[in-house]
Amino acid sequence: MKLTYKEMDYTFNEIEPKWQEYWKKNKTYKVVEDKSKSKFYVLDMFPYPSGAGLHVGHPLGYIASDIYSRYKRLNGFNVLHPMGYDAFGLPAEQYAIQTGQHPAKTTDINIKRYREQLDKIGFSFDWSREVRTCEPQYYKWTQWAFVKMFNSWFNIDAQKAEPIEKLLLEFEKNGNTKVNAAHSETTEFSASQWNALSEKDKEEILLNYRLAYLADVMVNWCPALGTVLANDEVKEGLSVRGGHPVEQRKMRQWCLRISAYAKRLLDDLERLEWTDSLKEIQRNWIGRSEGAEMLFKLKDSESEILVFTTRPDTIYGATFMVLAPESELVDSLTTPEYRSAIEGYIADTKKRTERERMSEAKKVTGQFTGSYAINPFTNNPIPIWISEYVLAGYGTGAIMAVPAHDSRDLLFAKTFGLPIVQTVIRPGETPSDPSTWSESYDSKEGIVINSDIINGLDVKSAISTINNFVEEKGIGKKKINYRLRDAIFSRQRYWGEPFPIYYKDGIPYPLEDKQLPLELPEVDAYLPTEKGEPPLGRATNWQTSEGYPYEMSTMPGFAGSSAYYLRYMDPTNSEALVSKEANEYWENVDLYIGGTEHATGHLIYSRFWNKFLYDLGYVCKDEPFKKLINQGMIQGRSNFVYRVKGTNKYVSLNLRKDYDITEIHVDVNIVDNDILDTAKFKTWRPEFADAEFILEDGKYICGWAVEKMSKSMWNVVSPDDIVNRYGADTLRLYEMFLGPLEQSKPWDTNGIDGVFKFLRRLWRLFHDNNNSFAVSNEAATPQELKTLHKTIKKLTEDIEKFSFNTGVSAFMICVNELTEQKCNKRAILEPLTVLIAPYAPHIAEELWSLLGHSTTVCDAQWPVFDGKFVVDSTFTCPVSFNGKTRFMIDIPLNLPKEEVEKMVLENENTAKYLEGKPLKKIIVVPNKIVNVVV
RNA sequence: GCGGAUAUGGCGUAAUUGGUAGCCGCGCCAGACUUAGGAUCUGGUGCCGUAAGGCGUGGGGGUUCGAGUCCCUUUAUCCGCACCA
Repeated sequence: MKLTYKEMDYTFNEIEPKWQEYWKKNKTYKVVEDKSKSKFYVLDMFPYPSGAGLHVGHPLGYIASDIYSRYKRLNGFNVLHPMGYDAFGLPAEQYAIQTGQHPAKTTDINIKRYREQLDKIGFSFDWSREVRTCEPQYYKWTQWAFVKMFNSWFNIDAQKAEPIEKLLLEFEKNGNTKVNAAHSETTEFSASQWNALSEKDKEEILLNYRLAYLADVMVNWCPALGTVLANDEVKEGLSVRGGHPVEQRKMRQWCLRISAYAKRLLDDLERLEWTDSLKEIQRNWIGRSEGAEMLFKLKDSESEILVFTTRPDTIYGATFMVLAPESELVDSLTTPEYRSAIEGYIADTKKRTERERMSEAKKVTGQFTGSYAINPFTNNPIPIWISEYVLAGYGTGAIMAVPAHDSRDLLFAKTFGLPIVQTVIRPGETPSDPSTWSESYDSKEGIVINSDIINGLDVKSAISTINNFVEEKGIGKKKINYRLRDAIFSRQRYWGEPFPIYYKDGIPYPLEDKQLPLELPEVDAYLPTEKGEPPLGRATNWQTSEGYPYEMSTMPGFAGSSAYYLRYMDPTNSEALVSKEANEYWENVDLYIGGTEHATGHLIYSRFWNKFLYDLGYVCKDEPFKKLINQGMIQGRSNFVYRVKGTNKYVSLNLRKDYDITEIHVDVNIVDNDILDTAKFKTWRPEFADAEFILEDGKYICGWAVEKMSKSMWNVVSPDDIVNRYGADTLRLYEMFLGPLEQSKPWDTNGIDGVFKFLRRLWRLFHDNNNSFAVSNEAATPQELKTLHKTIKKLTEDIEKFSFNTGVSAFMICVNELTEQKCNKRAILEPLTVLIAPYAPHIAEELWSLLGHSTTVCDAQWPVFDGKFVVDSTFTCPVSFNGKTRFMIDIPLNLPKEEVEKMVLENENTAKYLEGKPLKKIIVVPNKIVNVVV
């Protein structure tokens, strides 16, 4: 659709820039703490400013949150709706490596472009609160929080973080034997042992307790990127960014003891208004499993092996034991005759990457160590094996294998000919020979057999009986394990937050608060040094004034985004991350909208970060995001042309069957409603200049497919193009009209004309045939009032439940009805203008000012629904026979059932559908339906 | 393999939560205005059928006076996790 200027009565291209300028000049969206009003905090996941700019998928969530923010403001709330940039990141650094340009420079350019694009869509962001994670005055507080974590430990009994000083006092008084602290592997020591240690040794031990700590950990090392990646930055053995191979390597890294918070992160999910699926993803990620740890004595030895099991009830069926190949016990367990076999097996597993292991997941491998443990209940010796299927990092790295009741154990037992003993049976069944089973019986339903002291019990009571028994005998205890692992927090990269850490005698010390921020130094190249140190190793004088070297790694991407929502509350405060006053006013985020791709990364890290700050009393709420909505992804909708093979002829979609053709992606920006602009096609690329077309009905119709929105598919649509062509209000309405917010959908401009037409019809309600503003002050008719109030009700409900697509449709119905009623009454159009303001703020401002207002429509009042305008005196009731609707009758509202029955039976149509058959029953649902059962 | 989500006209979708299936929009068909129309307006448009009528919410079964909605089962697609003991 192309309109000439003259024809256009609704001149969005004049209206929109005008009001954007007005908002800027009048600081319409600036918000300050105001205790006389209730607060509401609406947050979008801030974008990483990439060089490609925004495409139409990005604003989807922003539009939804903007509608909600504006709606809340119209309802009298003081709404915080900020925006900023997650500005540290790999692409800028990669670009810097290639071009030598400082990443700060390209980031700045990209941010400017993002801002222009965002401004054109008319968002109500308070830009005075903008944050950029790469700015020193912002990352000062990222570093500050890290220092706080360094200086804290986790008290398991209190389930909270506490200052490290408290732990020091405890060590001096009692050593580490009494305190219940989250820690890395460490040995026990008494108070006198502790007090005798050197400072260096004390610091080494303390690192095992700090929430931010240094440890030698197996990391995902990506040689191509020269850095370590977090688990969620690796997919199928390749880096998510760039797709480079990733290998396992042991390195000394900064870690965050997020595992200490596993219980709280899991339990507190209950209180959040997040979708069940998202909570489920987090639950899976945290991975709680309830079980018991049990000690198995070795045969012919004094040592013991600790195993973790979730099925202590099956202990009588434990016929062998399996250790992870990496387990430290393996060496001492291996008997001379098996040593070479064990060493061979371990060497094999080490050689294979995680990726290879995964692709051969079904293959069963293992090796006998030569040693035996004693099953503490049967007292039978059981062989100890090692196998890849036991993970060193989970539980104790050792399992008691119960082949009858665990599928992997069964497979293993069958492969290596180990004994299988059934100990659980389905109620009512008789035991069978488990060596003939094709599947193990893993279910937690059943009755225990072959198990001495627990025979005849159901699984649940058998578990607690065994647990009590082992605890009494001191050979085990109940234990809850979590899958969640500590976050590795070092990156061997330039473009990130420097650690506020220096080393004295090889021991890390944090900087004082007043020394923060520790600014990112200049370097001559953004690459590792010759010695293999991170890029910061190139900086001159990367040391304290006393000459102690600074840490050379930088923080990972999630560091800066873990507390940004707090900084928005008080973005320029130089004394604190956020002042107590600002934090107590804004509290936490009421509504958070963003993509589901952050389910296990950002959304876990920031919950952890926030809980930590809460423990130390810096913030007043222990969860950052009360309600969270995941907007669906916008996929691309690609278009194709069909080239007849060996020619430069292109055949239209429905004629292509008659030809031998090649499918070619065509730029969707030269296709309209699947019809190719053949002239533009010829100028698109040189090879198409003399293209010929085989048309159908005079048109070239393109094929289409839903694919990822990407440059190579030629299906990227920029919001700028839509804004230029139809205006921002049309873009906003259309993105909402596309379907439910949470649902993924392809971007398809085919329906956008309908939304644009709707805005023009709205405009015309306020104008006469000469496009002069013409609104009457006459009283509204009952019919007009009914239309209005129906719409008020529907829209209020829809916004409250984030059903923005049905909201747009309600507007269309309303404008259609008012157009039919030829309504131009102020009493109707003025409230309507307010209703539409959250969705289409520019046209609403224009109409609002035409209606004679001198203040912004943002400060109007949301219309109040009055039921008295929508009541009917009669109801058109559907009458159905055996559930099939046959005809309608008008009946007075709230007519007693008996009279409705009478009316139906007397109706001339009834006899026809009874067909002489006897009437069985008649069901009358008041004001809903009548069903006649024949 | 485990967990989660989705499935309705040619297309995007809607359905007061167990009560008229297909609202709104696109597209399509017909007409009006017009020098013209990719503008605007009017009417039509789930499928089969000339019609009467029949059939219809991925498939099969069930509960119910009544099922897109609830239960069982099955298929397909998408997403998350993946030897977690």
